[in-house]
Amino acid sequence: MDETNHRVAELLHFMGQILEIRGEDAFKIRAYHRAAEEVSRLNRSLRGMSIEEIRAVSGVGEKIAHKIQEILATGTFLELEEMRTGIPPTLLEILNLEGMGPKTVARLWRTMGIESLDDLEKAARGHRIRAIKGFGEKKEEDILKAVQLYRQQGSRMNRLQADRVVACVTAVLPAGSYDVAGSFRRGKSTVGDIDIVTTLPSSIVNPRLRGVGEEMIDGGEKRTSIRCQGQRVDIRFTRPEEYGSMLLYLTGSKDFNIRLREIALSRGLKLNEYGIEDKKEGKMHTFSREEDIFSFLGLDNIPPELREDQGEIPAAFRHQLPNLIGQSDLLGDLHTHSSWSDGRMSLSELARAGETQGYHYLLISDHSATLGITRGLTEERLRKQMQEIEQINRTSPCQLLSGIEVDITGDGGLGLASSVLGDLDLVIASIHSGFKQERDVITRRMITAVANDYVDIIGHPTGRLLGERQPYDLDVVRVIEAAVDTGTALEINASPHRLDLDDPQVREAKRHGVKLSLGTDAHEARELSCMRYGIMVARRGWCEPADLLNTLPGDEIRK
DNA sequence: GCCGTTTTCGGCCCGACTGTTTTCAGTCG
Repeated sequence: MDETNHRVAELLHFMGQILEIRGEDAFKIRAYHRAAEEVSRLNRSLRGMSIEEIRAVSGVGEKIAHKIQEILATGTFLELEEMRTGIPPTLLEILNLEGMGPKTVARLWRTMGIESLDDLEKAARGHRIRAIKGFGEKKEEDILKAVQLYRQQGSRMNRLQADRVVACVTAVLPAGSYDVAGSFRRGKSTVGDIDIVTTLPSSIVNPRLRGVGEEMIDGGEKRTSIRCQGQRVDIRFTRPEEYGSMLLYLTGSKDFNIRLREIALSRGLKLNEYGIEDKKEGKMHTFSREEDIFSFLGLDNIPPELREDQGEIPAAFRHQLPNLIGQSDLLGDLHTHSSWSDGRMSLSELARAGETQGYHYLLISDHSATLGITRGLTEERLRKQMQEIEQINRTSPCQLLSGIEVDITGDGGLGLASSVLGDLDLVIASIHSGFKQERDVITRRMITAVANDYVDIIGHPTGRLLGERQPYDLDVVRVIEAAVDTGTALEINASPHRLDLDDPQVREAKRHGVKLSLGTDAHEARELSCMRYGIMVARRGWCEPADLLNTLPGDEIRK
C-alpha cells in the first residue's frame, strides 16, 4: 500500500481506539474505523488529491477529510493529539487480547492503573483483578490465557495452512453435511480463522470436536469454537431449511452483511442468519439456498469472492455482475519451471502433467543465469531447451511454449540478450534482487522492463512472500499505467506463498484494461494444482475470461 | 462522524455466548 495512505489509515484507526477507551459515541468510533478501512483500500495515493477528491472516498465526510489534509501537511491532526494526552500508549495494545474490549481496558486502567500488557499479567497472576466488582476468578484465567496466546500468535494463515486446518476439522464431519464459509470461501489470499456451517446437530458434532485440536473455546448449542493447529475455528449449527441464511451470514464479509441488512431494513425487512422477517406482516421467510435470498431481495446471485461491499451490490441490482473466470476457462498455465533450472520435472514430465490438468499448453519459464539462481539458463542452454521442446511438441497433446523467467537487473535491463529473447514464444521478466530500492527507483526500474519490447509478462510484480517478506516499495498504479501503454501483461502468481498481484491490484489492472496472466510458478507436479488459488484472486479482482491471457488458444498466444 | 429511491436530521446490522449476575453488559463475529 501507498505509504501515505498507510499512515493516514493508521492514525484514523488510532483515533477510533482512543475514542473507544474514552467511551465516546459508538457510531463516531465506527465512522473513524470505517474511514480508515476505506483509505487503506484505496488504490490511489491521497497525496496530491484535492479536498473534493478526498471527500469522495466513501466513509470520508467533511470533518475527516479535513483531518486527512491535516495529516498530509503535518503528519498528525490536532484533535488526535489532544485526545491522546493522558492515555498511555501501551494501553491500546491490551485491546488486541481476545476478550478484552475498550470497556474492560478502561476500567482496569482507571481502577487499578493497569497501563500495559505486563501490568495486566502481573495483576492477574497476583489475583488482584478479582477484587474489582464484575470481575472474577475466571476472568483472571482468561486474561492469562489471552496474554500467552497473543505473545505466541502468528499472523494470518496462507491458503495451504488454511487447507490443513480445514482438513483436520472436517475429518469428523460427513461429506455433504457442511460448507466452509468466511474469508476461506470468499477466496482471500490469507485467512484469519475458519468458519464452518453444518446441518448436523451440536449434540453430535461437539463430542467429536473435543478430540480435534487443542482447545474448546466455547461449545454452545448454536455455535462452537475450537482451536486447531493454533487457529480459531467457528462452527455454526443450522436447520436445513435455514441453511442458505446461515451460509450467507457466515460467509460475510462483515461490511457486506451490514450493507445487505441495511438494504433489507430500508424495505421493512429484517435480515439475519435465520431468514428474512417481514416486519409489517410479522412473517418469517426461510431459505435453504443463498440464491433464493438474493432473488428475494431483487439481486442477482453474488459469488462469494465479490462479497466485500466494493460495488458488487449495486452491480447485482443492475444485473451487471461480471461473468467471473473459472477453472474451465483456462487453457494453460503460464509459469512453470523444469529441471533445466530449479524445478523437479523434466520437460516431458511437465508435458504429461499439463495433459493431466486438461491444459492445451504450458509455458516453460525457467530462470535466466544472471544471478546466482540455481542452474539458471545461459543463452546456449536455452537454445538447447527450445530444441527439446520442439521435439516433445510433435507428440504431446499438451503443447509446451518456450519461454524464460528472465531477471530484471538493477537498472531495469534484462539478464539475457535480445537475440535469444526474440526467438521465444513468451518472456516473463521478474525482479529477484535489489528488493530494497527506493520507491521511485524500483518503480522506474520496473517500468523500464515493462517498456522492453521483448517482455510479455511481468512475473510476481510486487515480490511479496506471505508471512515472510513485504512487497517491494512499488508504485503499482504507475506500473499498471505503463503496462496499458505497452500492452504488457501482469502476472497473478498462483503460488499460495505469493498470490501476487493480489486482488485489489488485479481489479485496478482490469479497470485500466491491462491483461493478466495466471501462472503457478510450479517447480513440481503437484504445484500445478495451485492454479485454484490464482483463480480465487482473479475472481476477487472481478476478472472475466477475456481479461486473462490463459483463455487464448496456444497459437494466438504465440502471435 | 457519515449519509440519504423513507431522511440534511435521525438514524446507524444482528445475534451468540460468557461471566458474574438476578437481568445484563461486554465482547465477538
